[in-house]
Amino acid sequence: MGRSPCCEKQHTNKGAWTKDEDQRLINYITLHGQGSWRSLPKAAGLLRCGKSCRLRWINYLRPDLKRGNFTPEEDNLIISLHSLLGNKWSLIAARLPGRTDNEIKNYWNTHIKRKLYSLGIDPQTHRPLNAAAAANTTEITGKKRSSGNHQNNPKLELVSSGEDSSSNSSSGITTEESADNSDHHQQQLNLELSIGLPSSSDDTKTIVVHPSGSLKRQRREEVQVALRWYGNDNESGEQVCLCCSLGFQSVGGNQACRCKAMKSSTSSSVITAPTSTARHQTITFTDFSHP
DNA sequence: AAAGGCACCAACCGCACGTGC
DNA sequence: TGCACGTGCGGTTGGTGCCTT
Repeated sequence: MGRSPCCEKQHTNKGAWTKDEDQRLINYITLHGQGSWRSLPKAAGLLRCGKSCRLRWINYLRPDLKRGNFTPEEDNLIISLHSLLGNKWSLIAARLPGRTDNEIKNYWNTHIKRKLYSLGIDPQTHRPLNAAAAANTTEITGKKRSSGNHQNNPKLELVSSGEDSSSNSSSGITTEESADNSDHHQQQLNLELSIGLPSSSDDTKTIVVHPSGSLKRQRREEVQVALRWYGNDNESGEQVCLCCSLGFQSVGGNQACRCKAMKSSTSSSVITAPTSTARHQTITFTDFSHP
């Protein structure tokens, strides 16, 4: 088709932003708000591409950005969400207030990815890197893990040093320690995304998750995915709320998980943990951050 | 002290999607 | 219905600073 460039490249600056450019952008957005990125540079007196302005604002200048290192809780949440959503950094970022998709993406590529590799976990599939490793874990097979397997499965440093490991209970990724505990007390989750066709009955639309993990972007009010569950028997038939498991309930402070309200309804947000036989269940995530 | 390697992260690029005409 | 435009997203690149030799 051939689209016009987003800006006249020969008249735009590139590279690192100067303090003066930052200030101009901040001043303009403070006065006029976000939006109209294409026309913003000219209006703000910036020799920048509109896209560049948008990136600069979103990733660096926005006042609500959280600075500093990622906390262990954020680590766990990122890993959990990535196991569910894949490289959908914007969706992941939406669950981490004050963090940007770019920041999370960089953090994933530079820290978490390496950490998972060092633990013998494929960061894309969240499964053991080789079959031998798989055989030694209960993540997929549900068999009890060998207690002498620490060499191949070093302790996952997903909880902060010195912290109570129970703080990791909301993560889909387990530590060695918590894995041992979970043999008896917890259900280990290993979520594999597969095809979930939208069943939109009203104006709600869905994100369609393909086997490859790719994800067609549509409206994000609801995400319908089919989950294949692996894990230990859940003899109690305990109900598991994925929203709570992934920490969704704490996002934004006042965005409470509505699972309790849903339990009495027919909502599929609350699902019953399956038996050891892998099976598909379709659930719906409601994005509470987008009223 | 200097050079090379590495890690980190801001920024860029190309493409996909939503929307208005 | 199709096109053009604006915006957002994810992958990648390049600059900078730190570390190692």
